[in-house]
Amino acid sequence: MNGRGGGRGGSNNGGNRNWKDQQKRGGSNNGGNGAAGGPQKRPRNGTGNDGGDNDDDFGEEFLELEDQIAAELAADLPPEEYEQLNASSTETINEDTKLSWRRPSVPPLDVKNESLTLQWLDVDMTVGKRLEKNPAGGRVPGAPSGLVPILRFYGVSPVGNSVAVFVHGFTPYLYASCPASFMGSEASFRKAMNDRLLADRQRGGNRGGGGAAGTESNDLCLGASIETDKRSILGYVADPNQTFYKIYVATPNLVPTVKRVLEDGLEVPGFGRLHGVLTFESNVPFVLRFMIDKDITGAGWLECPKGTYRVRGEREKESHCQIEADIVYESLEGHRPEGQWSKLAPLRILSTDIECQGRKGHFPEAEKDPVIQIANCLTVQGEREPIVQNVLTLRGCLPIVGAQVLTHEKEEDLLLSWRAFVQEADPDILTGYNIANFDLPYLLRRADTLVKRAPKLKVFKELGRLRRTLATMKDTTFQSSAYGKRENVETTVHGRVVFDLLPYMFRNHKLSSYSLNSVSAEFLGQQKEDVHHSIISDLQNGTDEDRRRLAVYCIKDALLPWKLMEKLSVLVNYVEMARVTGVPMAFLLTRGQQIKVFSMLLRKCRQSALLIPNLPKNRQDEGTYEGATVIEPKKAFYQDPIATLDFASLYPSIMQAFNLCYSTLLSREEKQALPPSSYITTPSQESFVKPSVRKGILPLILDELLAARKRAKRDMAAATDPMEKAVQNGRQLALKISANSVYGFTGATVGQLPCIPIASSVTSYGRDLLYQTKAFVEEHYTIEKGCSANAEVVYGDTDSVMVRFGVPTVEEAMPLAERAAEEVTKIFPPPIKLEFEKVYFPYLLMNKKRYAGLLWTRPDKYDKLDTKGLETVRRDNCLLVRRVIDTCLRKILIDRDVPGAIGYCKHVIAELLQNKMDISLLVITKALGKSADESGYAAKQAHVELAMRMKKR
DNA sequence: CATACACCCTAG
DNA sequence: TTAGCTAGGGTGTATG
Repeated sequence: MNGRGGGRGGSNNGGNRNWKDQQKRGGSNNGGNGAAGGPQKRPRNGTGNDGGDNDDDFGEEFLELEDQIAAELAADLPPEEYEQLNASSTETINEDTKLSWRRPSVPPLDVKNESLTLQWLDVDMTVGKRLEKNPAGGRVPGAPSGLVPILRFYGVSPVGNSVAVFVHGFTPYLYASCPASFMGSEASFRKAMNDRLLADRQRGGNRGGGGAAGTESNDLCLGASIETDKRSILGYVADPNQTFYKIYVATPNLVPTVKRVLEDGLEVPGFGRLHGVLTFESNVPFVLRFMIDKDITGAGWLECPKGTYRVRGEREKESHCQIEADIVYESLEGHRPEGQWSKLAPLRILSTDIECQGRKGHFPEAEKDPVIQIANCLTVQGEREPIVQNVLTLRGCLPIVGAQVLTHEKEEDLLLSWRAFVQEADPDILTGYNIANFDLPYLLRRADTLVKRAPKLKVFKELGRLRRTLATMKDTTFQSSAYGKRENVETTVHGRVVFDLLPYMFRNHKLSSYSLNSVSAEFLGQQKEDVHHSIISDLQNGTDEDRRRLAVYCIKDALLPWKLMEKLSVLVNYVEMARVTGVPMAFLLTRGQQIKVFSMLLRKCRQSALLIPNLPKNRQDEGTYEGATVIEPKKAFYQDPIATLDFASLYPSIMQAFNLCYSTLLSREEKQALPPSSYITTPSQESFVKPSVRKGILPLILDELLAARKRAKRDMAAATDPMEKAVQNGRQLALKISANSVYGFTGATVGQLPCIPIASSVTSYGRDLLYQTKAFVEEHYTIEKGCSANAEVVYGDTDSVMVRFGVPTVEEAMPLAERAAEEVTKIFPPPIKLEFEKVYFPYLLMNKKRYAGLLWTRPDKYDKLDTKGLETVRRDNCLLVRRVIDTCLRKILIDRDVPGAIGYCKHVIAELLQNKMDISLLVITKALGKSADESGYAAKQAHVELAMRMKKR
């Protein structure tokens, strides 16, 4: 009997706050809020509240209500009532059905002689009572009293059992500069800091009250040591003599408090007053801190070695996982993702889609409109077909081939059936299309609405792996230059990764439409079942046959996201990205590019005893710097071959070649003290020491990334198993992207560790290399030197030059370009490399960043028509414009019929100008399948567009 | 009607 | 609290 062990929930459920919740709500709003506590008012401080918070208060109040409901249900529901509700919530489903959803049963585990291994995907943190006994023997580190942080890793064993590992005893810490005169101040410092933290907690009001009132600790600053073997990564300093405090605190939320205290000022009796002290690594998420220190990567394999862990019995389990274990952090081991540990566990993926019965002309509202169907597609990573496909319906529904149909008369039973399904199927990943912003929040809100009349729904929101813990949601705004401003609902389902495919598509593919329909058409060549949303209500109110039609549609919508994931190797690629960069997989979904580089940097620094400063945000460093160069284009229609020479990974190779790094950067004063032969000066007049003096961390990271990429590409080529091939491809892709984002990290002025001298040096070298390349080619490929014509660089952008060698055929251009690339490579330091990849023939160069041409990689046949920057590749042009321009380009480049293209344009314009507008509209409307409105706009735009173009000719 | 500027989206 | 970078074409709108 699985997952039904009565008893009470875990002993420390009462006052606990989930880590993700803490980050969301309390966070670090100016004060050390208590580690644990009941619902708390969200701070409304006027400062720094620039994030578009100017709408009404509804969202805010709603969230507070959310908090209260969550707290009430998670903590205050009497255990007996909870157990009773929990048990009765699945009784509408028969045992055989449940069995068909379930994970494989757990083989016997001999904890003394067998290790416990899992591939983990999700992690969170809680605070709870200190573990009493270390299963491995020895002590349990951490605060002697009060609440301590506990990390919970969730994953899957090699045979497919779900596992939760509770990791105890890891203590948060940070570093801070320690003046030389404070040597020997450890004990005094610790006491002063501890007193200050206690006073702070007092002053902040007894917010940590709640269930934890009696367990509050007086040990907040647990220890301080002085370390002399470390250096700041920022700047090369020949004679460092740097000393640092390493400060341990009881809970992670004290780290920012300590930082603030050190900045504001702290009297250390017997030594003096500290103030304006710079802290180091005080901005590292606690979970990441742990992973880095234990050398654990995201989505990797963990091992609890034999004899070091304890498996919890059914009655003491806090989760629904099949296996739940306790271990002290020192015993836990992370495996490098190599050999057998590069494989993927049989992870379970649940793709879900819901249908709601909205009122005509209204978007469904959870407060009013019922959920009528929930379709599910459950798959196991590595298997070709889903293991379960089902649909849960409200009211009757005819059978569907290949899918279970479970019908319900009451909506609350439908919801509870789904909850039972989720708990039995126990997926590691929840996916779907827009589930994070629509389906999941809708279900949660719907349950909140219905719970008043159907109290048994009190347990519905327990969809995660923690008992008596409800899924939560929160509105977030994520803003970045890369992704724009995006408003999101962040849904937390404890222990499962919510992997919504819509944001994935937004982030990874530039498309003109992101509807599931067009995305499926694009990547799967497959359309949705077409049921217009306006008829959903009618179908629901119709016959069993009507509802069947709706269900088929619903199932398809659950199936397609999974098919997309498979087709695009989404999971494999994300797992590899998590492994390469070392961040938890959820970070890849909810955070930006910076955290990945930051993670790699922290890891490498640890090996080199370097510390990363947490610099004050308000430094008015010159925010902007000069970027790449674009060679003035010689605009023309070239009817002879134009060869393209590209630098391979230009910016990473510059950083490697010139040893550009935080740790090699010389200040003006340091430079005076060094012989000129020991450093270089970049074209932007910054100086960096040579690798012989000190090898930079960033170049080191890049060396390793690119070496690993070579291996991955080799392994990919050698692999026979398609899964293995996909893994290696995902890895080489991840490695390439990671290498390319290092430069961006240094130039990110609002980031963890911006360094404009590095970024501007990189671009200045880039500009130099490009100009040198142009000069070399134009100097060495001349009639004077035996060529048939003088070579001419007609265009170039950032890392490429377009060369006209003056030969008439692609076949003749290729060896010349090949040779030129080799010769240019020789004039630059390794690993900078110029490559020849393609020839354009013919080539239409319209302007900077706007050109088109037939692309050749072999002499016998062109590969495709390649277009850059023109209307055809821009998503802000209507389809008609794109189509007309595309036709023109084809006429010009493929047919080489310029008069024909002009004639065609004239024809289109004439049609639009003369009173045939309505006829054109009709034709266009039909051709595009769009509304007349849109086509009208299209026609207008096309008219203007083409008229302009004709004027230019 | 010229100019400046915000905005969008792309190149790399 | 959190967010890779700059260069640059083209459109639309405000302003004198």
